[in-house]
Amino acid sequence: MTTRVSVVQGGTGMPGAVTRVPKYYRVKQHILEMAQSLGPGERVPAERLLAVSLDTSRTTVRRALQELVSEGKLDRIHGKGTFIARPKLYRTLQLTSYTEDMLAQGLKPASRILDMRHIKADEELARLLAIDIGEEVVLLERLRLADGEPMAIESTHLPARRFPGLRETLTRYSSLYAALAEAYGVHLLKAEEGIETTLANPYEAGLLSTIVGLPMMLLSRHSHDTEGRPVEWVRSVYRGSRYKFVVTLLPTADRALD
Amino acid sequence: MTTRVSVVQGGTGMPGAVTRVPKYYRVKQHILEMAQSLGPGERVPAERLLAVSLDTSRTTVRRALQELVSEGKLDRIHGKGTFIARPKLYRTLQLTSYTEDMLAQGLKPASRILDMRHIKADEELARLLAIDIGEEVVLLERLRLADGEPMAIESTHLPARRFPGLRETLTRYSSLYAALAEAYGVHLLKAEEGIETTLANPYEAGLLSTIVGLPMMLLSRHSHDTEGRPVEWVRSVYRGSRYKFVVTLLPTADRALD
DNA sequence: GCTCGTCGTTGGTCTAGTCCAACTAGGAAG
DNA sequence: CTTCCTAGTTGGACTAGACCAACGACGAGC
Repeated sequence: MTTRVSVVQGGTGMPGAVTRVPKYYRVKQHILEMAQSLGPGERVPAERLLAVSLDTSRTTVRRALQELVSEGKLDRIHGKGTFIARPKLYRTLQLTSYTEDMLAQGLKPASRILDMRHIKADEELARLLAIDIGEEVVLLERLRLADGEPMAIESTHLPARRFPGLRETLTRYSSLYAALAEAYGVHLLKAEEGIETTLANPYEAGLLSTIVGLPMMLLSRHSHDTEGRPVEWVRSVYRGSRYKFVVTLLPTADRALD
Repeated sequence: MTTRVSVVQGGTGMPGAVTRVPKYYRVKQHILEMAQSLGPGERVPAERLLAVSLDTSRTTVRRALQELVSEGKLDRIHGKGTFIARPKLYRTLQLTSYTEDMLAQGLKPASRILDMRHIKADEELARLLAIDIGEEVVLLERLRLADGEPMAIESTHLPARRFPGLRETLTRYSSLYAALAEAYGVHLLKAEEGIETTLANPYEAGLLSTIVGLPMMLLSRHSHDTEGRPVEWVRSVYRGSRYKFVVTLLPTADRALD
């Protein structure tokens, strides 16, 4: 009987699992312990201090801190210090709008339109939106915020021909989905959503007040209306360390389960 | 070296948030370009070579490579070299089996039981499985493989009292869900699945043949039977760089959940 | 009292090197 | 011919230190 294979000492239970535990990892555990007696927003010692007190180099301390930041356990602010992070937010995977989702959690949602312009559909986009290559597509790029904090960058692609005057229309509605429904009579029925990991590039890092190379959640949503026609294709980048996605699963009718 | 020309080049800027592009990022882009002319499995130059040819330090090259590995674009093998990675796999988020999912992609699925033992429910586990604190829980730890490659570690927790002799029973069925259904008459109806990012710890890295600190997809599934009773709580760690999860969303909002 | 520049602290990037560890190929020993 | 050791190559961890860049507080000057 093994004791709970907690992270500390590589697993004993199985063959092949013997990874040598690097020093920065022990440093990480140490900082994590230290962090547990602190509350969100409280500060952990400076890198140079940690390096001395843990008898290691600053590089090693930084690597440990880097991972803790990646895991959403710490936040760093250049020039200020390193702080205990707040717990993750939840985002339910349903065909609901960002706005609804945030309100359901008691957070104040906000969006900032970064850019809204027309582009020509390339091959992939044409296929996704069921239009011709070269046809006009509305690209709506929005920064999503929760309680003022930047959370995600959302790039929505819609076929321009189907939604004339979208720019002006949008200003009159609280959300894009509301505008689609009320101004154009388009109701979303089904969407396929892909979820994968990626790393923040400099552009995204700048907008989301995070650092280049931080793990991000990349969501791509392909929505269809009640007639089965594709309505939008959305590519969203969420701060991985701040989000947890939740989905409710039901069995497929025709199959038994594993 | 030249004096650092720190002309104010966007310092005061408004939104837009111009993040200075670090050197390792340019190195990364450079390697990425180079990689595009290569196919999966082909090798990229060695770190020391890249450092010289890109006129930088090995540390900087390694940082660039590290990110590319994290993004699933490269694979590194200690002692051998760095190679172009294969494209991501897909995993449909439905109440379907891992086995089915892999077969649907033409991959040969396999599982290896890493460990199966009884543990005592702590507070959280007791709550999740609707049992008393301290009650026995079966912990089944499995390694999931696709075409022989380790893909995920799955830790399944089930209430022991409800499934007596599970260990022996399991050997007679091809899968856990089959055993639950046929030997115990328990059918799964609904599950809630959470998805978030995490980083590989040494234990996981060892089992999944990857490296400590790589971004991982952490899935936690909470399944209920047809009577609404919790049946299992599963914590799965997938190699983030190798997976993309897909879920179909319907506007059917709520289904009584607890 | 207010504004603004300076400076100390903190995190961010980068270097140049050391040593370790995993894989491979080639040669020596059987 | 096969087996095993060894040496070279490659990635992995770590160090010590340089300099840059953001933030905040303090003090000089208006």
